[in-house]
Amino acid sequence: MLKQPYYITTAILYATGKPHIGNFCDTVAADLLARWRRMRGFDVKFLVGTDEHGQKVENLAAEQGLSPLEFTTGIVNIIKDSFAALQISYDQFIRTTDDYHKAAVQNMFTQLLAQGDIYKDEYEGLYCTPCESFWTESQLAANMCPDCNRAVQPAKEEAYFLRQSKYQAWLEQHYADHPDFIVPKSRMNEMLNSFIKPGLQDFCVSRSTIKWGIPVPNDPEHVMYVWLDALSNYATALGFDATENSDEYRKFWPADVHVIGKDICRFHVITWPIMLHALGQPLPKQVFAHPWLLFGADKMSKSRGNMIYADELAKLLGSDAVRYYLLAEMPQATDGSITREAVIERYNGDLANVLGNLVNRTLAMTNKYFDGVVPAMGELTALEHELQSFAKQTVADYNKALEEFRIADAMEAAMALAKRSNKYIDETTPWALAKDPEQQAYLGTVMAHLLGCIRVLAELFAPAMPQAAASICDQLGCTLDDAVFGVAAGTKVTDSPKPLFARVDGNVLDD
RNA sequence: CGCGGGGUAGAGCAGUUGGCAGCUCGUCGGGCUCAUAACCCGGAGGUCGCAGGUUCAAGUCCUGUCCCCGCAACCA
Repeated sequence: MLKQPYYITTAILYATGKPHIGNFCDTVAADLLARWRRMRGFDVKFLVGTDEHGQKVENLAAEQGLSPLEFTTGIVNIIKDSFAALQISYDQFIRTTDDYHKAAVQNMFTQLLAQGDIYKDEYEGLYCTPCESFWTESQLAANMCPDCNRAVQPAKEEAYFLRQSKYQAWLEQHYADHPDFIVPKSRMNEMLNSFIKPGLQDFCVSRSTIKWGIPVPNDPEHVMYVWLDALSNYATALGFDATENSDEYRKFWPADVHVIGKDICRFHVITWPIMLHALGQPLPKQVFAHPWLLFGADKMSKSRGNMIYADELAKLLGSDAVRYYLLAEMPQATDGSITREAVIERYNGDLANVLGNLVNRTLAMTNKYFDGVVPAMGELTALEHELQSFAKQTVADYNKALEEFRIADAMEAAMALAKRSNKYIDETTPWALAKDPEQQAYLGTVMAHLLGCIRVLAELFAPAMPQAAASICDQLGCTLDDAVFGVAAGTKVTDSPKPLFARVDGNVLDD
Protein backbone atom coordinates (compact mmCIF):
# COMPACT_ATOMS: atom_id res chain seq x y z
CA MET A 1 0.00 0.00 0.00
CA LEU A 2 1.28 3.45 -0.86
CA LYS A 3 2.07 5.50 2.21
CA GLN A 4 0.46 8.87 2.49
CA PRO A 5 3.00 11.69 2.20
CA TYR A 6 3.29 14.15 5.06
CA TYR A 7 5.44 17.25 4.71
CA ILE A 8 6.29 19.26 7.81
CA THR A 9 8.64 22.22 8.07
CA THR A 10 10.09 24.46 10.77
CA ALA A 11 10.97 28.12 10.54
CA ILE A 12 14.55 28.33 9.34
CA LEU A 13 16.84 29.71 12.03
CA TYR A 14 18.59 33.02 11.44
CA ALA A 15 22.29 32.17 11.46
CA THR A 16 23.63 34.98 13.61
CA GLY A 17 24.67 33.08 16.71
CA LYS A 18 24.02 30.09 18.86
CA PRO A 19 20.27 29.69 19.31
CA HIS A 20 18.90 29.53 22.85
CA ILE A 21 16.49 26.88 24.00
CA GLY A 22 13.45 28.94 23.05
CA ASN A 23 14.57 28.89 19.44
CA PHE A 24 14.16 25.14 19.40
CA CYS A 25 10.48 25.11 20.23
CA ASP A 26 9.70 24.83 16.52
CA THR A 27 12.10 22.06 15.95
CA VAL A 28 11.18 19.93 18.93
CA ALA A 29 7.46 20.35 18.30
CA ALA A 30 7.87 19.51 14.63
CA ASP A 31 10.07 16.55 15.50
CA LEU A 32 7.39 15.19 17.79
CA LEU A 33 4.79 15.55 15.05
CA ALA A 34 7.08 14.02 12.44
CA ARG A 35 7.83 10.99 14.61
CA TRP A 36 4.19 10.61 15.51
CA ARG A 37 3.18 10.63 11.85
CA ARG A 38 5.89 8.16 10.94
CA MET A 39 4.61 5.80 13.61
CA ARG A 40 1.17 6.12 12.13
CA GLY A 41 2.39 5.03 8.73
CA PHE A 42 2.89 8.30 6.91
CA ASP A 43 5.72 8.87 4.47
CA VAL A 44 7.14 11.87 6.31
CA LYS A 45 9.47 14.54 5.07
CA PHE A 46 10.70 16.84 7.83
CA LEU A 47 12.56 19.97 6.75
CA VAL A 48 14.76 22.25 8.85
CA GLY A 49 17.28 24.89 7.85
CA THR A 50 18.94 28.25 8.21
CA ASP A 51 18.38 31.74 6.90
CA GLU A 52 21.81 33.15 6.16
CA HIS A 53 21.44 36.47 4.38
CA GLY A 54 21.04 40.05 5.51
CA GLN A 55 22.80 43.00 7.02
CA LYS A 56 23.27 41.49 10.44
CA VAL A 57 25.13 38.47 9.08
CA GLU A 58 27.26 40.73 6.92
CA ASN A 59 28.23 42.84 9.92
CA LEU A 60 28.93 39.96 12.27
CA ALA A 61 31.08 38.23 9.69
CA ALA A 62 33.06 41.42 9.08
CA GLU A 63 33.64 41.83 12.82
CA GLN A 64 35.21 38.40 12.92
CA GLY A 65 37.17 38.89 9.72
CA LEU A 66 35.24 36.15 7.96
CA SER A 67 33.29 36.04 4.75
CA PRO A 68 29.55 35.88 5.37
CA LEU A 69 29.44 32.30 4.15
CA GLU A 70 32.34 31.24 6.38
CA PHE A 71 30.58 32.87 9.28
CA THR A 72 27.19 31.22 8.68
CA THR A 73 28.80 27.86 8.03
CA GLY A 74 30.22 28.03 11.54
CA ILE A 75 26.76 28.78 12.91
CA VAL A 76 25.22 26.01 10.85
CA ASN A 77 27.59 23.54 12.47
CA ILE A 78 26.63 24.78 15.91
CA ILE A 79 22.97 24.43 15.05
CA LYS A 80 23.45 20.93 13.69
CA ASP A 81 25.21 19.95 16.91
CA SER A 82 22.26 21.23 18.90
CA PHE A 83 19.86 19.32 16.66
CA ALA A 84 21.88 16.17 17.29
CA ALA A 85 21.87 16.85 21.03
CA LEU A 86 18.08 17.09 20.87
CA GLN A 87 17.63 14.01 18.68
CA ILE A 88 15.94 15.96 15.91
CA SER A 89 15.01 13.50 13.18
CA TYR A 90 15.04 15.87 10.24
CA ASP A 91 15.21 14.59 6.67
CA GLN A 92 16.71 17.63 5.04
CA PHE A 93 18.64 20.71 6.14
CA ILE A 94 18.29 23.61 3.73
CA ARG A 95 20.54 26.67 3.77
CA THR A 96 19.39 29.80 1.97
CA THR A 97 22.93 30.04 0.64
CA ASP A 98 22.56 26.72 -1.19
CA ASP A 99 22.94 27.23 -4.93
CA TYR A 100 19.74 25.42 -5.88
CA HIS A 101 17.79 27.62 -3.51
CA LYS A 102 19.26 30.86 -4.80
CA ALA A 103 18.64 29.91 -8.42
CA ALA A 104 15.07 28.86 -7.69
CA VAL A 105 14.26 32.07 -5.82
CA GLN A 106 15.61 34.10 -8.71
CA ASN A 107 13.33 32.18 -11.04
CA MET A 108 10.37 32.88 -8.81
CA PHE A 109 11.27 36.56 -8.72
CA THR A 110 11.60 36.70 -12.47
CA GLN A 111 8.23 35.12 -13.04
CA LEU A 112 6.46 37.32 -10.50
CA LEU A 113 8.07 40.38 -12.07
CA ALA A 114 7.11 39.29 -15.59
CA GLN A 115 3.48 38.87 -14.66
CA GLY A 116 3.33 42.15 -12.79
CA ASP A 117 2.99 40.76 -9.27
CA ILE A 118 6.32 42.37 -8.46
CA TYR A 119 6.97 45.93 -9.60
CA LYS A 120 9.67 48.52 -9.15
CA ASP A 121 8.90 51.70 -7.23
CA GLU A 122 10.37 53.98 -4.60
CA TYR A 123 10.73 53.15 -0.96
CA GLU A 124 10.46 56.10 1.39
CA GLY A 125 11.68 56.02 4.94
CA LEU A 126 14.03 57.37 7.53
CA TYR A 127 17.63 56.74 6.61
CA CYS A 128 20.80 56.68 8.66
CA THR A 129 23.64 57.47 6.29
CA PRO A 130 26.57 56.13 8.34
CA CYS A 131 24.75 52.86 8.99
CA GLU A 132 23.29 52.67 5.49
CA SER A 133 20.01 51.55 6.99
CA PHE A 134 16.37 52.51 6.79
CA TRP A 135 14.40 52.56 10.03
CA THR A 136 10.73 52.80 10.84
CA GLU A 137 9.51 55.36 13.29
CA SER A 138 8.78 52.70 15.85
CA GLN A 139 12.33 51.42 15.64
CA LEU A 140 13.96 54.75 16.41
CA ALA A 141 15.43 55.36 19.83
CA ALA A 142 14.54 58.90 20.87
CA ASN A 143 14.28 59.84 17.21
CA MET A 144 17.84 58.68 16.61
CA CYS A 145 19.27 55.70 14.79
CA PRO A 146 19.01 52.75 17.20
CA ASP A 147 22.42 51.49 16.05
CA CYS A 148 24.65 54.55 16.16
CA ASN A 149 22.38 57.04 17.92
CA ARG A 150 22.81 59.66 15.22
CA ALA A 151 20.16 61.63 13.39
CA VAL A 152 18.18 60.07 10.59
CA GLN A 153 16.66 61.85 7.63
CA PRO A 154 13.86 61.12 5.19
CA ALA A 155 15.16 59.41 2.09
CA LYS A 156 14.02 57.46 -0.91
CA GLU A 157 15.44 54.54 -2.77
CA GLU A 158 14.36 52.34 -5.60
CA ALA A 159 12.92 49.03 -4.51
CA TYR A 160 10.77 46.17 -5.68
CA PHE A 161 7.35 45.51 -4.22
CA LEU A 162 5.10 42.48 -4.08
CA ARG A 163 1.60 43.46 -5.12
CA GLN A 164 -0.19 42.07 -2.08
CA SER A 165 -3.02 44.55 -2.33
CA LYS A 166 -4.30 42.80 -5.43
CA TYR A 167 -4.95 39.60 -3.46
CA GLN A 168 -6.74 40.96 -0.44
CA ALA A 169 -10.19 39.68 -1.34
CA TRP A 170 -8.82 36.35 -2.43
CA LEU A 171 -6.93 35.93 0.85
CA GLU A 172 -9.94 36.79 2.95
CA GLN A 173 -11.94 34.22 1.03
CA HIS A 174 -9.25 31.63 1.58
CA TYR A 175 -9.37 32.23 5.33
CA ALA A 176 -13.14 31.95 5.27
CA ASP A 177 -13.00 28.70 3.33
CA HIS A 178 -10.24 27.21 5.49
CA PRO A 179 -10.97 28.06 9.10
CA ASP A 180 -8.21 25.72 10.26
CA PHE A 181 -5.56 27.34 8.06
CA ILE A 182 -4.04 29.17 11.01
CA VAL A 183 -3.61 27.46 14.37
CA PRO A 184 -4.45 28.76 16.89
CA LYS A 185 -7.55 30.36 15.47
CA SER A 186 -7.12 33.59 17.41
CA ARG A 187 -4.18 34.48 15.18
CA MET A 188 -6.41 34.49 12.15
CA ASN A 189 -8.53 37.22 13.66
CA GLU A 190 -5.41 39.13 14.60
CA MET A 191 -4.20 39.00 11.02
CA LEU A 192 -7.56 39.97 9.59
CA ASN A 193 -7.98 42.90 11.95
CA SER A 194 -4.42 44.18 11.95
CA PHE A 195 -3.36 43.76 8.37
CA ILE A 196 -5.98 42.57 5.98
CA LYS A 197 -9.24 44.37 6.65
CA PRO A 198 -7.59 47.80 7.03
CA GLY A 199 -6.30 47.30 3.50
CA LEU A 200 -3.47 45.01 2.55
CA GLN A 201 -0.36 46.96 1.60
CA ASP A 202 2.20 46.01 -0.99
CA PHE A 203 5.34 44.55 0.48
CA CYS A 204 8.90 45.67 -0.18
CA VAL A 205 10.92 42.65 -1.29
CA SER A 206 14.32 44.12 -2.16
CA ARG A 207 17.11 46.19 -0.66
CA SER A 208 19.83 48.20 -2.31
CA THR A 209 21.65 49.00 0.94
CA ILE A 210 22.48 45.37 1.61
CA LYS A 211 25.07 43.42 -0.33
CA TRP A 212 24.73 40.00 1.26
CA GLY A 213 21.66 38.52 -0.29
CA ILE A 214 20.34 36.81 -3.37
CA PRO A 215 20.84 39.23 -6.27
CA VAL A 216 17.75 40.46 -8.06
CA PRO A 217 18.01 39.11 -11.62
CA ASN A 218 19.19 41.70 -14.13
CA ASP A 219 19.42 44.48 -11.57
CA PRO A 220 22.74 44.23 -9.74
CA GLU A 221 22.00 47.18 -7.43
CA HIS A 222 19.38 45.14 -5.59
CA VAL A 223 19.32 42.02 -3.48
CA MET A 224 16.22 40.28 -2.30
CA TYR A 225 14.85 41.18 1.06
CA VAL A 226 14.64 38.45 3.63
CA TRP A 227 11.08 37.23 3.32
CA LEU A 228 10.99 36.39 -0.35
CA ASP A 229 14.22 34.50 0.11
CA ALA A 230 13.36 32.80 3.41
CA LEU A 231 9.76 31.78 2.83
CA SER A 232 10.59 30.14 -0.47
CA ASN A 233 12.75 27.54 1.25
CA TYR A 234 9.75 25.36 1.97
CA ALA A 235 9.21 24.85 -1.75
CA THR A 236 12.73 25.10 -3.11
CA ALA A 237 13.83 22.36 -0.70
CA LEU A 238 11.62 20.02 -2.71
CA GLY A 239 13.05 21.17 -6.00
CA PHE A 240 10.43 23.76 -6.87
CA ASP A 241 11.88 26.48 -9.07
CA ALA A 242 8.82 28.14 -10.61
CA THR A 243 9.40 26.63 -14.02
CA GLU A 244 9.89 22.91 -13.83
CA ASN A 245 8.69 21.11 -10.77
CA SER A 246 10.50 18.07 -9.41
CA ASP A 247 9.04 14.68 -8.57
CA GLU A 248 9.61 15.39 -4.91
CA TYR A 249 7.71 18.64 -5.15
CA ARG A 250 4.81 16.90 -6.82
CA LYS A 251 4.85 14.26 -4.10
CA PHE A 252 5.06 16.47 -1.01
CA TRP A 253 3.59 19.82 -1.95
CA PRO A 254 1.46 21.39 -0.58
CA ALA A 255 3.04 21.13 2.87
CA ASP A 256 0.82 19.67 5.55
CA VAL A 257 2.02 22.17 8.12
CA HIS A 258 4.55 24.93 8.64
CA VAL A 259 5.56 25.06 12.30
CA ILE A 260 6.63 28.59 13.19
CA GLY A 261 6.83 31.04 16.09
CA LYS A 262 4.01 33.48 16.60
CA ASP A 263 6.27 36.42 15.74
CA ILE A 264 6.52 35.52 12.08
CA CYS A 265 2.94 34.41 11.63
CA ARG A 266 2.09 37.37 9.49
CA PHE A 267 4.57 36.55 6.75
CA HIS A 268 3.52 32.93 6.64
CA VAL A 269 -0.18 33.55 6.38
CA ILE A 270 -0.18 36.62 4.16
CA THR A 271 2.97 37.06 2.09
CA TRP A 272 3.72 33.40 1.51
CA PRO A 273 0.20 32.38 0.43
CA ILE A 274 0.11 35.35 -1.94
CA MET A 275 3.44 34.43 -3.47
CA LEU A 276 2.33 30.86 -4.00
CA HIS A 277 -1.04 31.81 -5.36
CA ALA A 278 0.50 34.29 -7.77
CA LEU A 279 2.74 31.51 -9.00
CA GLY A 280 -0.25 29.25 -9.48
CA GLN A 281 0.73 26.89 -6.68
CA PRO A 282 -1.44 25.35 -3.97
CA LEU A 283 -1.15 26.66 -0.43
CA PRO A 284 0.15 24.84 2.65
CA LYS A 285 -2.70 23.16 4.47
CA GLN A 286 -1.94 24.62 7.87
CA VAL A 287 0.33 27.05 9.66
CA PHE A 288 0.91 26.33 13.34
CA ALA A 289 2.12 29.49 15.05
CA HIS A 290 3.26 28.29 18.45
CA PRO A 291 3.68 30.57 21.45
CA TRP A 292 6.92 31.71 23.02
CA LEU A 293 8.97 30.09 25.70
CA LEU A 294 9.65 32.81 28.22
CA PHE A 295 12.34 32.79 30.85
CA GLY A 296 10.16 33.08 33.91
CA ALA A 297 8.04 36.03 32.85
CA ASP A 298 10.64 37.66 30.60
CA LYS A 299 11.69 37.22 27.05
CA MET A 300 14.88 35.25 26.75
CA SER A 301 17.67 37.35 25.32
CA LYS A 302 21.39 37.87 25.43
CA SER A 303 21.07 41.36 26.79
CA ARG A 304 19.02 40.15 29.73
CA GLY A 305 21.59 37.48 30.43
CA ASN A 306 18.96 34.82 30.94
CA MET A 307 19.85 32.49 28.13
CA ILE A 308 19.43 28.78 28.58
CA TYR A 309 20.98 26.54 25.96
CA ALA A 310 19.36 23.30 24.92
CA ASP A 311 22.51 21.28 24.46
CA GLU A 312 23.88 22.23 27.87
CA LEU A 313 20.64 21.25 29.54
CA ALA A 314 20.59 18.00 27.57
CA LYS A 315 24.08 17.18 28.78
CA LEU A 316 22.89 17.39 32.38
CA LEU A 317 19.46 15.79 32.15
CA GLY A 318 19.41 13.99 28.82
CA SER A 319 17.75 15.01 25.58
CA ASP A 320 14.46 13.34 26.47
CA ALA A 321 14.11 15.50 29.55
CA VAL A 322 14.69 18.68 27.57
CA ARG A 323 12.30 17.61 24.85
CA TYR A 324 9.64 16.67 27.38
CA TYR A 325 9.99 19.98 29.17
CA LEU A 326 9.58 21.99 25.98
CA LEU A 327 6.62 19.93 24.84
CA ALA A 328 4.87 19.86 28.17
CA GLU A 329 5.27 23.61 28.56
CA MET A 330 3.97 24.36 25.10
CA PRO A 331 0.30 25.11 25.35
CA GLN A 332 -1.53 25.81 22.16
CA ALA A 333 -2.29 29.46 22.70
CA THR A 334 -0.45 31.09 25.55
CA ASP A 335 3.25 31.46 26.22
CA GLY A 336 5.13 28.82 28.13
CA SER A 337 7.90 29.52 30.57
CA ILE A 338 11.18 28.01 31.63
CA THR A 339 13.18 28.37 34.80
CA ARG A 340 15.80 26.08 36.23
CA GLU A 341 13.51 25.26 39.15
CA ALA A 342 10.66 24.39 36.82
CA VAL A 343 12.86 22.10 34.76
CA ILE A 344 13.94 20.20 37.87
CA GLU A 345 10.40 20.06 39.15
CA ARG A 346 9.05 18.55 35.96
CA TYR A 347 11.95 16.20 35.65
CA ASN A 348 11.64 14.81 39.15
CA GLY A 349 7.88 15.09 39.35
CA ASP A 350 6.80 13.67 36.01
CA LEU A 351 9.69 11.72 34.60
CA ALA A 352 11.43 10.24 37.65
CA ASN A 353 8.61 9.84 40.17
CA VAL A 354 5.66 9.07 37.95
CA LEU A 355 6.87 7.45 34.75
CA GLY A 356 10.32 6.14 35.63
CA ASN A 357 9.29 4.81 39.00
CA LEU A 358 6.23 3.10 37.56
CA VAL A 359 8.37 1.19 35.10
CA ASN A 360 10.94 0.38 37.70
CA ARG A 361 8.59 -0.93 40.37
CA THR A 362 6.62 -2.95 37.83
CA LEU A 363 9.72 -4.62 36.47
CA ALA A 364 10.95 -5.31 39.98
CA MET A 365 7.68 -7.03 40.85
CA THR A 366 7.65 -9.01 37.64
CA ASN A 367 11.03 -10.36 38.61
CA LYS A 368 10.14 -10.95 42.22
CA TYR A 369 6.82 -12.67 41.66
CA PHE A 370 7.23 -14.29 38.26
CA ASP A 371 10.98 -14.64 37.76
CA GLY A 372 10.83 -11.95 35.11
CA VAL A 373 8.46 -13.87 32.86
CA VAL A 374 5.35 -11.98 31.77
CA PRO A 375 2.36 -13.86 33.21
CA ALA A 376 -0.83 -14.62 31.31
CA MET A 377 -4.00 -12.68 32.00
CA GLY A 378 -6.71 -14.41 33.95
CA GLU A 379 -10.18 -13.21 34.80
CA LEU A 380 -10.69 -9.47 34.94
CA THR A 381 -12.31 -7.56 37.77
CA ALA A 382 -13.98 -4.19 37.49
CA LEU A 383 -10.60 -2.59 38.17
CA GLU A 384 -9.03 -4.08 35.06
CA HIS A 385 -11.97 -3.12 32.89
CA GLU A 386 -11.72 0.40 34.15
CA LEU A 387 -7.96 0.53 33.66
CA GLN A 388 -8.27 -0.74 30.12
CA SER A 389 -10.89 1.79 29.20
CA PHE A 390 -8.82 4.53 30.78
CA ALA A 391 -5.87 3.49 28.62
CA LYS A 392 -8.05 3.41 25.54
CA GLN A 393 -9.46 6.84 26.29
CA THR A 394 -5.95 8.17 26.89
CA VAL A 395 -4.81 7.05 23.47
CA ALA A 396 -7.83 8.70 21.88
CA ASP A 397 -7.32 11.95 23.79
CA TYR A 398 -3.64 11.98 22.96
CA ASN A 399 -4.21 11.50 19.26
CA LYS A 400 -6.91 14.10 19.12
CA ALA A 401 -4.71 16.59 20.92
CA LEU A 402 -1.88 16.09 18.46
CA GLU A 403 -4.22 16.37 15.50
CA GLU A 404 -5.08 19.82 16.84
CA PHE A 405 -1.50 20.76 17.79
CA ARG A 406 -2.37 20.80 21.49
CA ILE A 407 0.98 19.33 22.32
CA ALA A 408 1.08 19.99 26.05
CA ASP A 409 -2.38 18.46 26.34
CA ALA A 410 -1.13 15.32 24.63
CA MET A 411 1.76 15.05 27.08
CA GLU A 412 -0.56 15.58 29.99
CA ALA A 413 -2.93 12.91 28.77
CA ALA A 414 -0.11 10.39 28.46
CA MET A 415 1.27 11.25 31.87
CA ALA A 416 -2.18 10.79 33.35
CA LEU A 417 -2.10 7.15 32.29
CA ALA A 418 1.16 6.69 34.18
CA LYS A 419 -0.47 8.22 37.24
CA ARG A 420 -3.50 6.01 36.85
CA SER A 421 -1.22 2.98 36.64
CA ASN A 422 0.57 3.91 39.84
CA LYS A 423 -2.79 4.18 41.51
CA TYR A 424 -3.78 0.77 40.19
CA ILE A 425 -0.82 -0.73 42.03
CA ASP A 426 -2.12 0.64 45.30
CA GLU A 427 -5.63 -0.52 44.48
CA THR A 428 -4.52 -4.09 43.85
CA THR A 429 -1.60 -4.35 46.29
CA PRO A 430 0.38 -7.03 44.42
CA TRP A 431 2.63 -7.59 47.45
CA ALA A 432 -0.42 -8.75 49.39
CA LEU A 433 -1.65 -10.94 46.53
CA ALA A 434 1.77 -12.54 46.38
CA LYS A 435 1.38 -13.88 49.90
CA ASP A 436 -1.85 -15.68 49.05
CA PRO A 437 -1.38 -18.79 46.89
CA GLU A 438 -5.01 -18.58 45.78
CA GLN A 439 -4.40 -15.15 44.29
CA GLN A 440 -1.60 -16.20 41.96
CA ALA A 441 -3.78 -16.01 38.87
CA TYR A 442 -5.07 -12.56 39.72
CA LEU A 443 -1.56 -11.40 40.57
CA GLY A 444 -0.62 -12.42 37.04
CA THR A 445 -3.53 -10.48 35.65
CA VAL A 446 -2.47 -7.41 37.59
CA MET A 447 1.12 -7.58 36.43
CA ALA A 448 0.07 -8.19 32.85
CA HIS A 449 -2.09 -5.09 33.01
CA LEU A 450 0.69 -2.99 34.40
CA LEU A 451 3.07 -4.16 31.73
CA GLY A 452 0.37 -3.50 29.17
CA CYS A 453 -0.08 0.07 30.32
CA ILE A 454 3.64 0.62 30.29
CA ARG A 455 3.80 -0.57 26.72
CA VAL A 456 1.09 1.89 25.80
CA LEU A 457 3.08 4.58 27.57
CA ALA A 458 6.17 3.68 25.58
CA GLU A 459 4.13 4.10 22.44
CA LEU A 460 2.64 7.41 23.50
CA PHE A 461 5.95 8.85 24.63
CA ALA A 462 8.00 7.50 21.76
CA PRO A 463 7.61 10.64 19.61
CA ALA A 464 8.46 12.93 22.52
CA MET A 465 11.11 10.84 24.26
CA PRO A 466 12.56 8.35 21.81
CA GLN A 467 15.35 7.20 24.09
CA ALA A 468 13.11 6.50 27.06
CA ALA A 469 10.63 4.67 24.85
CA ALA A 470 13.41 2.54 23.42
CA SER A 471 14.70 1.78 26.89
CA ILE A 472 11.24 0.74 28.07
CA CYS A 473 10.82 -1.60 25.11
CA ASP A 474 14.25 -2.97 25.66
CA GLN A 475 13.60 -3.69 29.32
CA LEU A 476 10.18 -5.15 28.58
CA GLY A 477 11.52 -7.33 25.81
CA CYS A 478 8.96 -6.02 23.34
CA THR A 479 8.81 -3.71 20.36
CA LEU A 480 6.27 -1.12 19.36
CA ASP A 481 5.45 -2.93 16.14
CA ASP A 482 3.40 -5.82 17.47
CA ALA A 483 -0.02 -4.29 17.74
CA VAL A 484 -1.33 -5.95 20.87
CA PHE A 485 -2.33 -4.56 24.23
CA GLY A 486 0.30 -5.58 26.68
CA VAL A 487 3.35 -7.67 26.43
CA ALA A 488 3.01 -11.25 25.21
CA ALA A 489 2.80 -13.79 28.02
CA GLY A 490 6.04 -15.71 28.36
CA THR A 491 8.20 -12.75 27.39
CA LYS A 492 11.26 -12.42 29.60
CA VAL A 493 11.75 -8.91 30.93
CA THR A 494 15.08 -7.60 32.08
CA ASP A 495 16.32 -8.99 35.40
CA SER A 496 18.17 -5.79 36.19
CA PRO A 497 15.81 -2.84 35.75
CA LYS A 498 17.55 0.48 35.20
CA PRO A 499 15.87 3.72 36.25
CA LEU A 500 14.75 5.63 33.16
CA PHE A 501 15.27 8.98 34.85
CA ALA A 502 17.38 9.18 37.97
CA ARG A 503 16.15 11.79 40.38
CA VAL A 504 18.35 14.86 40.52
CA ASP A 505 19.22 17.37 43.21
CA GLY A 506 17.64 20.77 43.03
CA ASN A 507 21.00 22.43 42.53
CA VAL A 508 22.28 20.30 39.66
CA LEU A 509 21.70 23.17 37.25
CA ASP A 510 23.29 25.86 39.37
CA ASP A 511 26.54 27.04 37.96
C1' C B 1 -7.00 56.31 20.20
C1' G B 2 -7.61 51.27 17.60
C1' C B 3 -7.56 45.69 17.47
C1' G B 4 -6.69 41.13 20.16
C1' G B 5 -5.84 38.07 24.67
C1' G B 6 -6.14 37.84 29.78
C1' G B 7 -7.58 38.72 35.30
C1' U B 8 -10.39 31.53 39.01
C1' A B 9 -6.93 28.36 46.05
C1' G B 10 0.31 30.27 47.92
C1' A B 11 2.32 29.45 42.46
C1' G B 12 1.02 27.81 37.41
C1' C B 13 -3.36 26.78 34.86
C1' A B 14 -8.63 23.87 33.11
C1' G B 15 -13.31 25.21 33.15
C1' U B 16 -18.03 22.81 25.54
C1' U B 17 -24.07 24.54 24.78
C1' G B 18 -25.44 28.88 32.16
C1' G B 19 -27.09 23.91 36.72
C1' C B 20 -23.60 21.72 43.46
C1' A B 21 -15.89 25.42 41.49
C1' G B 22 -11.57 21.53 39.14
C1' C B 23 -6.15 20.03 37.75
C1' U B 24 -0.69 20.14 38.62
C1' C B 25 2.93 21.82 42.16
C1' G B 26 3.37 23.48 47.17
C1' U B 27 1.32 22.84 52.21
C1' C B 28 -0.86 19.81 56.47
C1' G B 29 -2.34 14.86 58.08
C1' G B 30 -2.77 9.61 57.10
C1' G B 31 -1.68 4.85 54.48
C1' C B 32 1.49 1.39 52.12
C1' U B 33 6.27 -0.96 51.49
C1' C B 34 6.64 -3.48 45.04
C1' A B 35 9.63 1.07 43.76
C1' U B 36 14.09 6.17 42.16
C1' A B 37 13.26 9.27 50.47
C1' A B 38 9.22 7.07 45.62
C1' C B 39 3.77 5.68 45.32
C1' C B 40 -1.60 5.97 47.19
C1' C B 41 -5.55 8.40 50.23
C1' G B 42 -7.58 12.55 52.85
C1' G B 43 -7.69 17.81 54.80
C1' A B 44 -6.91 23.05 54.67
C1' G B 45 -7.00 26.98 51.28
C1' G B 46 -11.08 30.63 46.29
C1' U B 47 -17.14 36.21 47.90
C1' C B 48 -14.04 32.91 40.04
C1' G B 49 -10.63 41.66 39.08
C1' C B 50 -14.77 45.29 40.56
C1' A B 51 -20.00 47.15 40.04
C1' G B 52 -24.61 46.42 38.08
C1' G B 53 -28.21 43.49 34.96
C1' U B 54 -30.85 39.01 32.65
C1' U B 55 -32.38 34.13 34.97
C1' C B 56 -35.47 29.49 39.20
C1' A B 57 -29.96 29.24 38.51
C1' A B 58 -23.82 32.90 36.00
C1' G B 59 -16.83 31.78 36.51
C1' U B 60 -20.00 30.71 32.24
C1' C B 61 -24.74 35.57 28.94
C1' C B 62 -25.39 41.38 28.78
C1' U B 63 -23.71 46.50 30.33
C1' G B 64 -20.23 49.52 32.68
C1' U B 65 -15.47 49.94 35.11
C1' C B 66 -10.24 48.97 36.84
C1' C B 67 -5.66 46.43 35.96
C1' C B 68 -2.05 43.29 33.03
C1' C B 69 -0.02 41.54 28.34
C1' G B 70 0.50 41.33 23.04
C1' C B 71 -0.19 43.55 17.96
C1' A B 72 -0.35 48.13 15.47
C1' A B 73 2.04 47.94 7.66
C1' C B 74 7.21 46.84 5.32
C1' C B 75 10.12 45.72 12.58
C1' A B 76 17.37 40.21 10.40
